[in-house]
Amino acid sequence: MNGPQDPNPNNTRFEEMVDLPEFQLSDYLLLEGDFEGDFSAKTMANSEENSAGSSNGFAPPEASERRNSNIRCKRGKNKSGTGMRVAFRTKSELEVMDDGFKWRKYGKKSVKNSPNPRNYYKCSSRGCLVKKRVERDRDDSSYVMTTYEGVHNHESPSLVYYNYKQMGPVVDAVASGGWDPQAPPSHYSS
DNA sequence: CGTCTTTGACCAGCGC
DNA sequence: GCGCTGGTCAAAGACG
Repeated sequence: MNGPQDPNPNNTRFEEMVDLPEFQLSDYLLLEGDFEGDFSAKTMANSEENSAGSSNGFAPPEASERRNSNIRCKRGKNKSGTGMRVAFRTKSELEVMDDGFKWRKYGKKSVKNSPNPRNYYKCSSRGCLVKKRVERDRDDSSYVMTTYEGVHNHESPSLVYYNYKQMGPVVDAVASGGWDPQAPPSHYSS
């Protein structure tokens, strides 16, 4: 956002969380095209396909073209085909995982058949219309379901700096387009 | 002062 | 057509 510093110094970073003993990435689901509203699409939990299939599998959804009046789509009615969605199911005590982007909460809703409310976030970067939904698993509240919709049209404000500190070569990869900042880090897959 | 969260109201799609 | 439900808006307040 404003220079090379962690915008959320008090929060646990997503990259760091995967190393925490209480954090466990349970499922990674890649949802393409029409998405019928539950998480039964493509489950690639703990599979080798995960890293291979997700690293560059995010089709840019023309986010800049989408306006609020056009994204009132419901339950998979994403006719435009721009609604690339990715859902993570993670075991974590924290509901909000810092994935390097800044999110602004714009809604909270209790959903049917679930005792836990669903939180709605938008990317707070100007012009970026990526959204995410966060809710606790109704069957096991120790799991958090995080659904991303759309692809960022900008790089993570903090991930580059973080990678610079932790994984220097990645910065070069980002600069050359050889690494997709929207894709989950490869270590999510194992 | 700017940004963010909270929260109730509103809107639109879907099933009956 | 109606009611239910999920998703979004927007005003108000909190916070740094």
